[in-house]
Amino acid sequence: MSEKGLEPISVLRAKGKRITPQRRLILQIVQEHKGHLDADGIHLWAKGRYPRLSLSTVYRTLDLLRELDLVKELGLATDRRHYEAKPREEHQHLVCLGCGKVIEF
Amino acid sequence: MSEKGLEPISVLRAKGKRITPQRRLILQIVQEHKGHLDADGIHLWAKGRYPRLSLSTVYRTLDLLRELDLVKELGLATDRRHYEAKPREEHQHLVCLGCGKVIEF
DNA sequence: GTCCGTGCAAAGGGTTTGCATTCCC
DNA sequence: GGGAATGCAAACCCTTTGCACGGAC
Repeated sequence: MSEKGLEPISVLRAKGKRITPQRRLILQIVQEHKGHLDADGIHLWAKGRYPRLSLSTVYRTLDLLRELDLVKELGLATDRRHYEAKPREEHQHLVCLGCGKVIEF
Repeated sequence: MSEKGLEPISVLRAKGKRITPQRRLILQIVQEHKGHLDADGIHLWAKGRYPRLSLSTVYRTLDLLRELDLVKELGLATDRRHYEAKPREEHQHLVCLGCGKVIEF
């Protein structure tokens, strides 16, 4: 298990969403750029590593990540939208002294 | 003269802009609605009193009013722009004790 | 009379959607 | 294999722009 809490990828899994290379990549790029990219910028960066990626997948993935509260929409400009990765929420661990099972909340 | 400072209409005149019924009307509607209208909403209200008014005139007038600092653009939504009238700036009067002429600044 | 401002329609640009194909589970 | 996710292109919608006419000064 992780020491730092639920990985964003695990959030996808927990919500029954499929984990695709496109989603991994877009999430990673948003995390790397700390909130200064718009959809087109994300698309450009992502295409460098995954040329088949389409812009509509970027938009759909950003919508999904926003629904799951992994990404936040910013109001930096009025004519386009910018996104930033949400910091992981604070949480605690419950550890069972008998079996060692850990629950995060 | 006014006790409250330069009228928005006078700002237009002072900047060499023409005072048209469309501009008067759009300015008035923005002032009446305290910042909760988008361009289309302004257009709808305005057409009630001036049916010939076009949406592009609304946009061009809002641009002008924003340039003249009479109106402010809000970030209420990411998919459209909202506008509000700017409150009149504070100012003082200089009164000539000889001829009575008043200058605002 | 000038030429700025307007109306109309078409273009622009970011975002969304329909549909066949791909591929994660 | 089944259904969610993707890619592509077209559709959408807000906003901007080109152009000829109209009206403020």
